[in-house]
Amino acid sequence: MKQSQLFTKTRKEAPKDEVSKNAELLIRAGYVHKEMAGVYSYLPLGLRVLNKIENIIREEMNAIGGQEVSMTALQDRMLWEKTDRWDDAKVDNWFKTKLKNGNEVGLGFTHEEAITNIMTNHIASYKDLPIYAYQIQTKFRNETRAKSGIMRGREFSMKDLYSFSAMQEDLDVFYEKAKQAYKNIFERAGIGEITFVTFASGGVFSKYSHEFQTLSDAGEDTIYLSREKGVAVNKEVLNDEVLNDLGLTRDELEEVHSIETGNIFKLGTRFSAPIGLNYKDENGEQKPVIMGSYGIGPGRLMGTIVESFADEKGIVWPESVAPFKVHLIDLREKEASDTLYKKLTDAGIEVLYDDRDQSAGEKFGGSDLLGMPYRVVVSSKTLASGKFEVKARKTGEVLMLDENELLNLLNT
RNA sequence: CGGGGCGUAGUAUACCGGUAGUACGUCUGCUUUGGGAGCAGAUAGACCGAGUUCGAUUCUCGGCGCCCCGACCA
Repeated sequence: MKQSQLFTKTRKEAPKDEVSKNAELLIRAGYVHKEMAGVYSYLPLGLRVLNKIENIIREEMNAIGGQEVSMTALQDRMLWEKTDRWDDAKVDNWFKTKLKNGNEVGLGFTHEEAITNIMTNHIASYKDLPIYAYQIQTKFRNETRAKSGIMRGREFSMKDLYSFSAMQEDLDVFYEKAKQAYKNIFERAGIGEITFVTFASGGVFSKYSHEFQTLSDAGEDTIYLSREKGVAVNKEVLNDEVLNDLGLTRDELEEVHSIETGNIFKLGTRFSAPIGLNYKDENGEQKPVIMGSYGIGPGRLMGTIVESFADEKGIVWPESVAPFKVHLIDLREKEASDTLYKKLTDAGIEVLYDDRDQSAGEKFGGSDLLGMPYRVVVSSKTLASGKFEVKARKTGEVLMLDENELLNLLNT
């Protein structure tokens, strides 16, 4: 894409009241627009990142048998009363509104009720199970205090998968597959090395749930981590019994701050029982379906990536989620730049081409802020040498490559 | 929801009880071109409401909004 066509602009200064690094950089770079506290619009570059993250998630969910659906934001009060989650005393972050006829409806903050209700139309026998359904959809949560930029918003995108199994053992098997799929997602999104499976409170149907916690000073959570064993325990549940369960000692644990980027949870019959989602087993006996839920927030993941890798000059995207792989900078050699732009895009490489008539410093500063993995410069200097200058955003490493070498590097 | 801070051009800020100045941005023109360039000109602003006052952007009260700490995060 030619940058002259891109309507967003980069800014040198951050809004004064924006403290969180992810929001400051994403706003300065023009990836997002803040609509109000905790509510952000995604602009062209930001949407490209979000889509890439969502596609990674989508692929991993499909790989474990997930079937994609899209449920409504508007939720029926009656359904939520069945599970005792309508009352504000039980769930305090509902957004509620009224239909013209006065009936109350809510904006979904999660979709266990909705999906369970849908499944009552499709599950009758053990032969119908298992079913894994997921969506990537907008959630609404009336947070008393939105904070940390796009990390904790009132309206945000979320991938939520729900599993429906006949037996507890089936759930246990799938749960482990989902855990692995989540690991794959974080690995592919570039934060695998700093993301740890973390034991957290489980509720009535299982002793523990598992959170995926990404190390970050900006994190709201405190966890106790054993880097050696690759496990962590959320501070909320840390006690001697838990340590004993997990075969850990306090000495080997390190207290760190982290961002909860994902959460998987065994629900058991918490929702299927009150809503009446049952199946008939081999003996014709009616039993409630065993459920699990698996959540991950693409927007929060995007913010986490910014927090994790940004440096003093701006954002640094991992290749897998960068809006473009290459930022091509033309320094007054338009013809040669145009030619290279065409060759790169023809080779299937995603290129943001800064073809604007701006000063070199402005282009470089903007490029560092935007954070594409590779910056390629075309100038009289590079043309004289017969090569192109390639700079890796992450390492700062600069290479002078001819056209073939450049295509080889960028095609891998 | 408790506590604290703050609302002045698109952004960041300054001054002031007598209707607002600067920088960046944006627009025009010329010059410039390897780290957010220069000159000239232009554009654009006091969150909303009430009160005090001859006069309020400034003082008072209320509302709305934003940020931070805490609580909360099903």
